[in-house]
Amino acid sequence: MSNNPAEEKESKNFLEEIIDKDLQEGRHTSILTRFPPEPNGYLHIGHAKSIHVNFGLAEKYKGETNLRFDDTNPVTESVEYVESIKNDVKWLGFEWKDELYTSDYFEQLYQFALKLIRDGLAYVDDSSSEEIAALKGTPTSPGTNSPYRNRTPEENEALFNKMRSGEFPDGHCILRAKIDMASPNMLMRDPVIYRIKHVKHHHTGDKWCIYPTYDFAHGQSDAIENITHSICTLEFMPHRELYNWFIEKLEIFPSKQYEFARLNLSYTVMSKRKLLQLVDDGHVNGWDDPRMPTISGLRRRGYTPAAIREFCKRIGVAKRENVIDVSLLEFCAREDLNKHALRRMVVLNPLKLVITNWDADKVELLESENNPENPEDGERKMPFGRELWIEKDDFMENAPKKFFRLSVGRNVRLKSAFIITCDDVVKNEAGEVVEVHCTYHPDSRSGQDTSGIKAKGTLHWVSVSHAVPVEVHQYDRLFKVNNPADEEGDFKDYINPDSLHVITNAYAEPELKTDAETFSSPRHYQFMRKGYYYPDQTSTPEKLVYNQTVGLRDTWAKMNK
RNA sequence: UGCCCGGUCGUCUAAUGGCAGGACAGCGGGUUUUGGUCCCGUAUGUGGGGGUUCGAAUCCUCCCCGGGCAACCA
Repeated sequence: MSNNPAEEKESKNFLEEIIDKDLQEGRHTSILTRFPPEPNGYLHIGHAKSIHVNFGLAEKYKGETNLRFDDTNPVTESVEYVESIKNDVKWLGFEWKDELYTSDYFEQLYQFALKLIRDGLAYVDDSSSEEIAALKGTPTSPGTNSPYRNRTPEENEALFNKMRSGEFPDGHCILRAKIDMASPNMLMRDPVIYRIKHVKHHHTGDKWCIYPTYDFAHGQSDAIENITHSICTLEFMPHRELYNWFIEKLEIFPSKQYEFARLNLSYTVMSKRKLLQLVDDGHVNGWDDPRMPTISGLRRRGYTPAAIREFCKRIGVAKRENVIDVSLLEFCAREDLNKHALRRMVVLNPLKLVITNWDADKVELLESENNPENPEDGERKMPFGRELWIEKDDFMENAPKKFFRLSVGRNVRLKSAFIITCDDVVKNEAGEVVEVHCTYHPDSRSGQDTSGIKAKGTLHWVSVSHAVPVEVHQYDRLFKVNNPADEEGDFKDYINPDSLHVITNAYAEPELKTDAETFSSPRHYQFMRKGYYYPDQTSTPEKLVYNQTVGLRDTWAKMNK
């Protein structure tokens, strides 16, 4: 607890201020929000922000949140997406009040349309979409009234009923709201509210052949559910006027729409359309490719719900456009994983090390902590022998002074084992070092070191005769530029060709295989001195495959840039 | 060039007429059997002009810059 009052002053985002005011002034006694995805794609980290805003606000104010599938366009939607969305929201750790579908309100929405028609506020227009577009005007010039604008309510009702009963083919006519063709807001120029689509709907089947548009469905659905705060992204701002118009004319619950800036993340893209292209064109291996900013991709890569939620909390909510540095996401992953990941030793780029004063057939089991951040995780035993694998990077000929690792004549500590001194190397015909020869100091045993020898560096290692071969997938950013959507030309031109690096000949300590055989569900790991890793969904005890979630901070690599 | 929205460290985000603060990134140092973690320190910001005021990031005004708006998408 802080005893400094200044530190306890909590700062609120603009939505919290609105809710505070609404509660204070008695406009509402509790709040109800909704998360309204269209089931036409997988959820991404941008949706996580929206989920966090909607569910988070409700949690904070002891309200609730509905999960509502905004399924007014059956052409692009499917149950597959419905299921993946439910799964992702649950995985992130949020619980919705009701699982709802805009399509559940189709009959009610139809009645709303009828009311508008009878009140002279909607009409059936037989114009083609080209004609409608032509009469719409432009942002700088007013539109022109449709020749069908003055049909009588009776005529309109009869035609609308025929639309519903399937007497017209797709595109034959539409229902429009009758507002103002000269409005400076293009959306108020008699917007289309119902269109004919003879398409089977994933939730309502063949019941309907006319479907409401977003504008005619969203606000009314909010009103039907008594949503107090309908929170959406900035691009819907111009829709607010229309949203309010329908609620006013239909005299229904006055839900209010508020807009915040969507999340953009550096070095990736965040639109479903672009993500779909990456999948369809084979630039990635599906929606859950670990390089994708989708929830399923992040999950497969080893990000945790806690890390993603913390990220959403840290980025805040405001109305200015933003591009969040992906390093913040990575920070949140490391922060969470550091506390929970089991430490294991895995050599990614092996170089053989021989301890010349260790008997060839002698093996000792050395204990090493599973997680120094959490002693309750205990220890495991690692076999130590005469021949070990170490990282190629951990040896250098003619090493500079700042190099704290192995070089002829220098000492290092082998983590949880002994201090060794490098005596000699073996080279191949090309002059490359293929073997490093060292002597170990018996009195430097980990935990009971009486040698007095100083070692500046500590290396991870794996016993050659006990090593388990594993496959490791290393990832880099998917794009070469900070904001691909901002660049000239096709965003796909900026894809990083080296975003995936598959290592097939890495060696792991045997405990990792034991884990795979024992644990009922995958665990998060830190491969010591390398990074955080998570078993890929294709991994089996016979063929172990790990995805790099995020690397450890590496100040040595930074120094060498 | 019509209407709407926005502009605070490199990137986000606070400060709601009263000392421009925090986080990530950066830089420097300490601890360390992970060049990790942890700890300490440090540089960097109110788009510009004018006005109101004892006092302006905050209010007014003009300008500049960025974004959105002409799907039977959401």
